[in-house]
Amino acid sequence: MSNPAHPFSDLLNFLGDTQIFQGLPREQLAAVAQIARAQSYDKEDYIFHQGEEGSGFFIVQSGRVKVFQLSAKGREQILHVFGPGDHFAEVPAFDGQSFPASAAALEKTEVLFFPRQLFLGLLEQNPTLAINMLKSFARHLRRFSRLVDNLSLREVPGRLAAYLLTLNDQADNIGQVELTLNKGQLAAMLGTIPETLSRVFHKLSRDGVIKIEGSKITVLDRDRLSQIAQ
Amino acid sequence: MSNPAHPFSDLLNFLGDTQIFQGLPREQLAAVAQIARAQSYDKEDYIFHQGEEGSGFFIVQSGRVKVFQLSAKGREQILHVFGPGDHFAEVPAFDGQSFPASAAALEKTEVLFFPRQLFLGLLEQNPTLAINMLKSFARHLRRFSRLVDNLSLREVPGRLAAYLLTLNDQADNIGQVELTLNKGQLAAMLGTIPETLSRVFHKLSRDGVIKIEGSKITVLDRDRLSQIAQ
DNA sequence: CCAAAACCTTGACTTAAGTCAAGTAATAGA
DNA sequence: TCTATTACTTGACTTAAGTCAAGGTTTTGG
Repeated sequence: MSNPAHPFSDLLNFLGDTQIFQGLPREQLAAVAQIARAQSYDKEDYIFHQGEEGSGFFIVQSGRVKVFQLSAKGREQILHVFGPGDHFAEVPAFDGQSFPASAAALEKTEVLFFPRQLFLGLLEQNPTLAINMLKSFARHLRRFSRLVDNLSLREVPGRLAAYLLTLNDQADNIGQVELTLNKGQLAAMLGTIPETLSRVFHKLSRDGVIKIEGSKITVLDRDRLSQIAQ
Repeated sequence: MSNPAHPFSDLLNFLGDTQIFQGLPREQLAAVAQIARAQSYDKEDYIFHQGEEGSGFFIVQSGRVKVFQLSAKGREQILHVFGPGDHFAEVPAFDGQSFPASAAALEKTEVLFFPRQLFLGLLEQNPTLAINMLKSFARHLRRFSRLVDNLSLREVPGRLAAYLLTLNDQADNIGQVELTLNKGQLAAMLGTIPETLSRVFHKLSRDGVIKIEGSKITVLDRDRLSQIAQ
């Protein structure tokens, strides 16, 4: 796919395929690409901390990034995990206020950083970009709405069941699901702790609803899983 | 303020002052106003139900609207309360998918309804409107982020303390806060139930942190309240 | 290939907050 | 003004889920 002889052209192609920059004319893309700053992070590295001033936004080139909040006692709530092609931290880039959450690399990760001023300039000139941003914000708002529903109105078994069903719907392999987060991170995603998640997994397995083989989960009884998810 | 002899002109002035339509040229405002459909709701009336197809968005003219979700067992989580000049349900209007939550009038309420197609048309023509929408979405995303933090990482006393501090910061009267929701609805706002909220209020009062006189709360010890809110 | 580290599970216990029920206070409609 | 409804509080109890601690399992780096 990628041609090491034409790194700039590769970058243009990559940017042209991202949610946020798709549909932009090629000369605009080139302007964008000129200003992008490549940054590299190791597993666990912070990309930014909650409360810091937002100076720009990011696109994931490779690897994965979690955006999360910490409680006073150190418990973690993951808001979302971003992968290649995804962009994050557009809200602080847009409104100039501080980051409402922190971001860290889940594995070795490369991101492109776009400074706020460039971004705001592009936004003014480019209606396509504004529409792409609106789409992105709308997606995030729906995700948040689901997250609030899960956290406030469902119990942990319901959250896990819903999560497995969603994964299963995205997967090709019917009834088979591969967890892409370790169980500690999955717990942080579902608003609980590893011990509780472990017990819930055990119960679902004992009741014959799922089969667990490491990070591979087989859905044995989709109806009951749906019922648990409500 | 309002002149009954010029209702259309009043409507234009009203729309020109809303977050979403501010900065629009007057002829565009007039086009918007032509298409707005006034709707009236009594206290408790549903404006829309979660899951219904979103056919447009709303601006509150008078009264208040809660947007909320219900659990399987009927527990309620309020996502936000909207007042005069606020708009809501723009996400479904924008993406054409279903409402992720329900909306109901908290009191006698008048809203303006704007059908989806008009709205999308305006959005294409009008960069100002797109920017206003982005600002609005950004505000919502920050609110959601705080809500998730509260629900997942704080206990009920912390949520109430944070709520009272926020109200207090908005109020002119230092140390005095007037609750604008009854305690059942406040509980639904804070992700709990009336019984629990009642106990937490009692404890804060007993410990000398606040004084409660009906819906009027006096903050006696701001430091301790901040500490409880973290 | 081995040892150390990280990850995951399990048990015993605690706790925050929900449920159910009864009673009191406040409000509003007739 | 009185009564009926709604709102709020309180107590006793239950439960979901968190804490702490120990042990087992898997992964990883030397």
